[in-house]
Formats: sequence, structure tokens, C-alpha cells
Amino acid sequence: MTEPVEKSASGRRGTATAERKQQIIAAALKCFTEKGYEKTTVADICRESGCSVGSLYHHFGNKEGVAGELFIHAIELLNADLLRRLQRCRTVASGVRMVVTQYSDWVTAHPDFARLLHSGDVEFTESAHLRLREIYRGHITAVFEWFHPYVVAGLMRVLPPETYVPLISGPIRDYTRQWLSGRVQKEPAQVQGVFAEAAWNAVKVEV
Amino acid sequence: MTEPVEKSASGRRGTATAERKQQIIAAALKCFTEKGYEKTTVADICRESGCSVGSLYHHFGNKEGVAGELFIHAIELLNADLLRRLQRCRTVASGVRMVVTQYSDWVTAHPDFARLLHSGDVEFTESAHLRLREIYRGHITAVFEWFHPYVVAGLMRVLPPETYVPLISGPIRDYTRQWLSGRVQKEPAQVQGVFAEAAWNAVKVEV
DNA sequence: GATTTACTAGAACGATATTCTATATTAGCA
DNA sequence: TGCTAATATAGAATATCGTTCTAGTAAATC
Repeated sequence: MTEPVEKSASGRRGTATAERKQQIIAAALKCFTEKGYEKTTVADICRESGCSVGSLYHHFGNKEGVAGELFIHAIELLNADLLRRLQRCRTVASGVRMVVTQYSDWVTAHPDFARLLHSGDVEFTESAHLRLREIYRGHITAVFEWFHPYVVAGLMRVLPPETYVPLISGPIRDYTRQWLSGRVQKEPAQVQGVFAEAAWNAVKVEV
Repeated sequence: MTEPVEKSASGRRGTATAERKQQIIAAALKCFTEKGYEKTTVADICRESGCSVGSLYHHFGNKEGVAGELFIHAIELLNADLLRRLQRCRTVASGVRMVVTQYSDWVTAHPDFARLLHSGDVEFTESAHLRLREIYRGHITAVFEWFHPYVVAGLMRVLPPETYVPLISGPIRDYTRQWLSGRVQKEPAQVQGVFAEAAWNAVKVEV
């Protein structure tokens, strides 16, 4: 199980390579969405993208490699969208609520990505795992930096650091999970109000 | 893929069969805990339990069948434990807090079961799926019945029914997930106070 | 005791992820 | 431009693993 190549992409070759990888990624997303990760075969992905197994393994190392890149791509879209929307908030309350509403809007708009992110059965290669940890750390740091001034100003409760994320995002994530598995009907975006309010309630300073 | 046999267990044969099934279940739990569901092979389970493939398939139909029974067993332990502890509560506030503290106590005490319940990559047979839905429905009903009088009495907020579970249990479940994946160190039981308080805060009637 | 049913065993099978070998294409450079 | 090394593609071969099949054993029932 050798790691896939990662080379400087110069000229025509580079863009062609990037396109091919993109085709495979797109085909994989389609297959995973239709049949789930476990049930899509690499033959499926090859058929859908029109590439050979050799080519797929050359670029991604293995099936997990494909899923890993797709997963990371999805995470980065989600994270970037949050930071963008968070920058526009002008009060702590709206910032906390935004964490919830952005998440529910995003998963409602991109259920295929959401399903992938929640699926849990994607095992990662060592390198993807490390990269993911790094991305998570960076994102959390950026979000905490946004909130930090308000904590200092006494507008947000001081809590054990590792509890903020579950307190604010836990309920909407839990609801989303149930929605993806078909246990509840209403889209996350339709019930975000309740969860956004609860999130602010959980971290605001009592009057 | 024929369904496994399910016969009346009478005499020596019956107990021997039950023991054998139990051995397989126990071996499976051990393997899943050590290597994860996907990476344990049925050969692993057979080796660990000392049975043959034929025997395993006779009793459980397939690998999912083993995981399904284990999963259901775990869920039922968890649910029964909650209902037992909930019955001893004498106020709404303590009941809501109990939902959180019981969960965190239980997953801390049974991390192997917790890992299985959170793993997400167990696909179920049709019958296991239906049984699971039934169990979930019954449990939710029982829990809601306990809380109902308090809602009627105006001591708990009236919210969309499908939001109670995420509001109360979402944060601790989310935290547990992070704990199981190694992203946070403290056991759920060590931070349950914050989440129990938040749960009550989310559903209590404002003064 | 005979017969049916439940159980066990392990070989055989089929599907699928992965590796291997060969070939083609492109980039870099003399 | 032609040569060489690095990249990329293709598909056959391999290995692993879930599942099925066939045969044999033990227990229950009559």
C-alpha cells in the first residue's frame, strides 16, 4: 500500500492530471451518495469516471484515499463557509447563533457531503488522518479567536474549552444525524431556530 | 442470505446452543473493540470463539447478523439502565439531568459497547433494522411518558417533539463521540455536570 | 430404535480490493 | 529536434474475505 504520488503540476500534464483526479473524485461522490461507501466498488468508480484501476491507484493509493480526499474537500468547504459568515457577525449572540444556522443551512444544501461527513465508515490513511487533525485544529483555533474577545469582555461564560463545541453544535449535529438516517422528516434548516436559541442560552452569561 | 434459525430451546441442546451463541457474541465484541467492525474478519471471530464458519452462519446468518445482535444487546442495556434510574427521580430537573448523567456514566463504564453504538458502520439486516426501530420507538415513548406530566404542569417548555432528544442528549453524545475518537481526553463522566446543567437550561421554563 | 431436526465442520466459490507488468505520454534537456 | 526519465493509463493476475455448499454428528421426538 504505497502512498500516491504528489508532484509539482506544471504545464499541460499538470492540468490534465488535476482534471482526471477531479473526475474520479466526482464519480466517487456520486457513487457514495447512491450506494454508500461500503457498497460502492472501485470498479464502480472507474466505470463512472472512465478511468482504469491502475490510474485510480496511481493517483489515490487506494479506495480510502479517494474517500479521504473527498472527505477533506467537504470539511474544508464547510469550514470556510462558516468562517466567512462568522466574519460578518457583529455581536456574540449572532455569532453563536451563526455557528448553528450555518451548519444547518449547509447540510441542508449539501446532503450528499453531509452524509459523507457523518457516515463514520470512512477509514483514513495515516497521512489523511494527520491532515484532518491539522485542519480541525486550525479551524477550531480560528473560531475560538473570533469568540475570544467576547469571553474576555465577560459576555460569554468561561467553560472547560472542550465543552464549547458540543454545547453549541452538539444538538444540531445530533439532529442532522437523525435526519440523514430518516428518523425525522424536517430538514435541519427548518428547526435551526430552536437549536440556535439553545446554543446561545448555553453559553451566554446569566443576567 | 437466509435468515438464521430461531427455535425453542429445550433441554441440554438449548442451553448448549445459547452458550455457543454467547461465545460468538463475546468473541465478536472483543474483535470489534480491538480492530473495528470492518477490519475484523469472520475468521477472526471463529478463531476467537473456537467455532467454525458453518456454525457462525447457522446461528447468525452472516457477519452483520452477529453485529446486529450485539448492537441490539448494547442498546437494550443502555435503555434499561436509563429507565431504571429515571424512575428514581422525583423532580423534572433531576430527570432531565439524569438523562445526561446516566448516559455519560454508562459510556464511561462500557467504552467497548459505546464504541460499537457510535461506530456507524454496522449495516443491519432488514429484520434487525425493524427491531431496532421498534426498540427506539418504545424507549422514546417510555421516556416521554415520564416527562409528560411535567410538560402538562408547565414545568417544561413545549417544543417540537423531535427537538427534545437533540437538545438534551446532543451535547453529551457529541462529546462522547469526540472522546471515543481520541480528540478529547477527559471521560464523559468527568464533564457531565456542564452538559447536565445545559440540558436542563434548554428545556426548563424561563422564570 | 428410527427418523427428523438442529448443529458443526471445513472445503469450495465468488466478489472485490489491491498489486503487477506492460505500454504510452509528457516534461526536461542536450 | 531527438533522448531520457518521470508520469500516467490500462487491464490482467493475485489475495483476501464473506458467503454458500456438502457432508457428517449429535440431540430430540416418536
